[in-house]
Amino acid sequence: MTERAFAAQEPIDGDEGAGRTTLRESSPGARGRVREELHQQPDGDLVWLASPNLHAAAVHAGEGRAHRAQVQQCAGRARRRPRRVHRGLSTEGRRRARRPRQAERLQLVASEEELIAARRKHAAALQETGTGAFPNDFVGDDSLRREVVAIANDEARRAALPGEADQVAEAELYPLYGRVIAKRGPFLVIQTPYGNAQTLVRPENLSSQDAQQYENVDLADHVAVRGPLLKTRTGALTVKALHYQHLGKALLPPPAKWHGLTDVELRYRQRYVDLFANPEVAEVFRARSLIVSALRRFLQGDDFLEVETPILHPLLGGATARPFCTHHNALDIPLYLRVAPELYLKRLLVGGFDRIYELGRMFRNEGVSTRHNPEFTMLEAYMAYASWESWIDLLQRMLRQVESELSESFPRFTAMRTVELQEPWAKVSMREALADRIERAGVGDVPPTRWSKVLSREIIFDGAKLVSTVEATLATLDEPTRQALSRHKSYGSYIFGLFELVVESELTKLYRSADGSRSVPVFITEFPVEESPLARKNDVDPRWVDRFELFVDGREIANAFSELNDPDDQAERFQRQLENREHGDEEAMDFDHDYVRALLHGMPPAAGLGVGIDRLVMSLCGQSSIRDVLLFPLLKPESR
RNA sequence: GGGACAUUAGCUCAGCUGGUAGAGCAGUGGAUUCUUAAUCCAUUGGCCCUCGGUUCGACUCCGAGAUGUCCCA
Repeated sequence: MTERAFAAQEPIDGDEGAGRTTLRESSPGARGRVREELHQQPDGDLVWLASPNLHAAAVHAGEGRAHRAQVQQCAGRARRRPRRVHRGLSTEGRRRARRPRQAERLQLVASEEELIAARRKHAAALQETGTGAFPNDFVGDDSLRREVVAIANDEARRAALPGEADQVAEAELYPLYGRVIAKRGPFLVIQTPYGNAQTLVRPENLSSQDAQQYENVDLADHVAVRGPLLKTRTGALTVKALHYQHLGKALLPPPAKWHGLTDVELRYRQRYVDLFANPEVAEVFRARSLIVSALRRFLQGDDFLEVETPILHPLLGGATARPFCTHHNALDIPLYLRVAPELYLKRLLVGGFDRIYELGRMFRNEGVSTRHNPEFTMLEAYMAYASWESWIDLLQRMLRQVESELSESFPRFTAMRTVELQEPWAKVSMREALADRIERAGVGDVPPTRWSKVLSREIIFDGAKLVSTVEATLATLDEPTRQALSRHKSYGSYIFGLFELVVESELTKLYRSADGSRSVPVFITEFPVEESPLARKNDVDPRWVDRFELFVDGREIANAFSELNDPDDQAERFQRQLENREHGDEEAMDFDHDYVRALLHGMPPAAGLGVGIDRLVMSLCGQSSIRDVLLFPLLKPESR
């Protein structure tokens, strides 16, 4: 992998094909491989220099075991792109070669420059009115503005407004301010966080200074008006502007008013435009905020204490995932961005906090997809003197509570939802779900599967039969499927593999609401011990752990289990993780001696819960991509 | 990692079997000033993603790459 990445760096397109920077790795030495980079000297000679990246720094920094482990974790994945070298060009030539790229970075082409020039001209004219293009002497009255927008969107209250002819001289003046999103005849439509409202601006009603400012308004500017509320001929509310004030100039033109911004990439890259150009997008993020605060309210109401634990971790633990690596300069130690807060939160159980939760950002060094972003938000909660089953009830109450609060404030999303939370939820063991799926293959819209020919309920529930059946079938599978299925080569892990392979995607079809119109959430129980290094084994059948995952909308939303508080068992499982790492598992955890010591001091019996907030928001708001619930999803940097 | 699709004016999009680049909105100038995507007249604005190739000639065909979206793993 690493070698291939480097080998691919062959010919580099320097100008005239002459100059190039490339990379090589020295032969493996006592302290691991050192990466080197080919540098061009001022005299034109090329020399190999140690690459100043994290890998090299880490090799330099220490000798410890954990350290080398991190070097292995982190190295080799950072593919360095060689820099372009403008060789054979004069200084002036190099400068010229670079210039167009700078222009492109700002994405300015001639026509856009003209649009900006027009707006700059208006900005300069505003300067002459004495207020300037970017004044900062305006203080809003948000409750009055809110009132105006509320009346504008309330038919009965609108109807009670006077028309222009019936207007009384001493009528109360209302403020309206925000972004101008449309100009229609003498009307400006103003966008506010609560909705839009319009103002009627006639220069003859304004002082000459105000009128002059109005002359220089552009779409997307921020402005304020003040005046009496009127009903227009068509029954709409309008603020008849007696005072007009420019508040802020938009030098870039906004997207087309009718279509908004639809280019998906631009929407994510320039979310600030997306949010004001596409109000339904902004609504998702208001809903997200409500969901998060409703979760907090619920947990606080149930006596959970919100805590904050480190994001910078010296050891990898709490979940099996590839980490992001970083480095602390003063201490000169490597650190990971956390993949889970679990081990810290459970230390707090030892410390005597019986009900705690943390709502925060996790970082996993994995690819991006419609369901994955490298940083995402997770709720983790721990409850002492409780078992995994305690969470089944609590989680249902919590999500139903959140759902009804959301429906109240954002009814639009209720209709967009494909999941029904208020009806009874399904609860099946992983084996049961697999048997269900096999038996219902080809029935209704559950698709047929090749596995229904070789598997049956009887085989699924018989360990020996299942193992021999799967192993007999492995040879007929394609390579990636075979690998995914046979990671641990045991009954439990085959069940897990089959579940992921054939059941997970069908959950929404297998478990439906009473009238069949929506899916219901599904608790999947009985996870194999091999897949759960931190969960407590079942007392009756130690092949399984006391754990469930909740699937909402077919997406894994929550995960809960009875916590392992036997320090010896925990130490053994850490040991097994190290063995997995030896066998190439890049997601395996570190051995956390301090955590074992904490358990040696005695952790109360407890159960923990993790909830993926982004996915929860996706389900509750009917959004199909995680990027639509993240304000700033990770994208490749703009290069042009 | 694999596949499909996309990339043309600031935005939203047309552009046929290869022949010098089009519209709406936005902008500019003017008219109008109770409009609901305001309207009417005139008008400015393009490295057609990049680099190669085929061709007398490429937005169009071929190859490679970049970025993105969706699907699969």
